[in-house]
Amino acid sequence: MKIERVGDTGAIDRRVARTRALLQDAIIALIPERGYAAITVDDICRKANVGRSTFYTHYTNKDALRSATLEAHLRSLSRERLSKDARTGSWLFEFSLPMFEHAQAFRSLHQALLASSGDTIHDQVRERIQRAVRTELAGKRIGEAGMPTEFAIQFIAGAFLAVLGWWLSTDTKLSPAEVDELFQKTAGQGVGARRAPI
Amino acid sequence: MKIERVGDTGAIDRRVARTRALLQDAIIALIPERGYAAITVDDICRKANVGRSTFYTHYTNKDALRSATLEAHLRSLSRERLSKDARTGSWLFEFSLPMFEHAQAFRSLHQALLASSGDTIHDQVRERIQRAVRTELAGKRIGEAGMPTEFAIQFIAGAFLAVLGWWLSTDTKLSPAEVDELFQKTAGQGVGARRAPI
DNA sequence: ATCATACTGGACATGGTGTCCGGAATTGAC
DNA sequence: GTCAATTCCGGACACCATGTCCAGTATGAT
Repeated sequence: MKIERVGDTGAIDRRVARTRALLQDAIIALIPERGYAAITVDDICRKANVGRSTFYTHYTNKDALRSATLEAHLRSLSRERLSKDARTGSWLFEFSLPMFEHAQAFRSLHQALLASSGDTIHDQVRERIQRAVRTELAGKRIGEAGMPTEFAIQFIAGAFLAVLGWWLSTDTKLSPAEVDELFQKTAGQGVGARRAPI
Repeated sequence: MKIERVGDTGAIDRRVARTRALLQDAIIALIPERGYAAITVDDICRKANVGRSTFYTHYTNKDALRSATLEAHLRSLSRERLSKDARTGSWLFEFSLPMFEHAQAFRSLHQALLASSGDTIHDQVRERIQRAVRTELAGKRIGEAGMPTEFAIQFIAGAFLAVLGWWLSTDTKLSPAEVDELFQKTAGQGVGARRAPI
C-alpha cells in the first residue's frame, strides 16, 4: 500500500521497493525526453527494466505512477521542511524558500513536472497572457530597481490566470470590474508601479 | 486554411464553415461533461453530427481542434478589445478587464478551457501550493480591507508557480534565496502585508 | 445546370491499454 | 539452508481509439 519512495520506509518487500523506485525514476527520466503525453507504459517499463505486467501490479496506469511519484517527492519535501528547525517567521511565506531550494536540488525533476510541454490548454492560454503582460510592461517603469522584467511578467501572468480560474469556478458575486480592480490593485502594488495619473 | 470561427470570415465554402463551427461547438460542449482527456474524436463527431472521416479533413487530431478553437476565440477577443476605443491608460494592465468581461460572457467556454480537471501534473502541484498558502495566510492579517482571502490565496499561489516554472526553465543566475526574496517582496507588497518584525 | 468541392460511412492497419496466466526467481522467516 | 510466500516475468488476449483511404453521394459556387 505504502508507496513512498524518497526516504523509503521499511516494512515492504525489497522487490516491490526496487520495482517502484525503478518505475518512478524511469518516468522522471522520460518526461523531459518526449513529454509526458507521449510516454507509453511500455516505454517506462523498458527504461526501468521491469516487465509490463509487473507495472500494473503496482499502478493502475501512467497517471497513477506520475501522481504517486510527485506525491512521494512533495512528502519528502515537507518532511525536510519540518525537520529543518522551522525558520523564524521573519518572512511572510515560509513555504517558498524550501520549495525553491528543493527545486534547485532536484532540478530535472521539477523541470519535468512543471515544464510546459506546450501541448496543453493551459500552455496555450498562458502563452497568450504572457505576451499581453509583456507588451504592457514593456514601456512602463517597474519599481523597485533590480526586479528583472521577466520575473515581473511571470509573476503577473501567473497570478492573473489563477485569479481568472478561481473567479470562474466559484459563484462569486464579484463583477468583472470588481475582480479586475482587485487584481489591478494587488498586481500594481506588488510590482511597485504607481497607478498612472488620470 | 483559415479557421476562424467566432466572427466568421467569408471567402470559405459554407460547408466547411458549418462543419468547423459544429466541431468547435461540440468540443466546447463536451469538455465540461467529461474533461478534455476523456473525449474521443468519435464523441466530438457524434455530438456535432459530422462524419468522423470529415473531421480529419479539417483537423489532424483532437489537439488541433482544441488549439484552433481556443485560438479563434482569443482572436475574436483581441478584435473586440481593439475596436472598443482603447480605454485610457488609467490602469496598469489593460488586458485584464476585457478578459474578465469576455470570461463572464463566455463563461462555459472559459470554464472548459481553464477548469482544472484535476488529472494533470499542474493541478496536483497547484493543489499542494494552494494548501500551503492557505495555511500560512490563515492567521496573518491581510491588508487592504475588503480583499477576499481566497482571492489572495489564488493570486499568490498562481504567481509562485509561474515564477518557479520560469526560474527553472531559464539559466538564471539567481540563487534560491534571491528568487525567494524577490518573490517575497513582490507578493508581500501586493497582498498588503508588512514584513513581520524580527 | 454543371462542375468542383465537401461530406459520408465503412473498411483497414496500427498501436497502446489493461487483464490474465503458468512458470521462474527472490525474499523473509524459521 | 530450507521452505513457503510473494513477486516478477513474458507472452497472449480482447478491446478501443487513431488515422488513412476510397467510392459514392450531397451541396455549394457560378
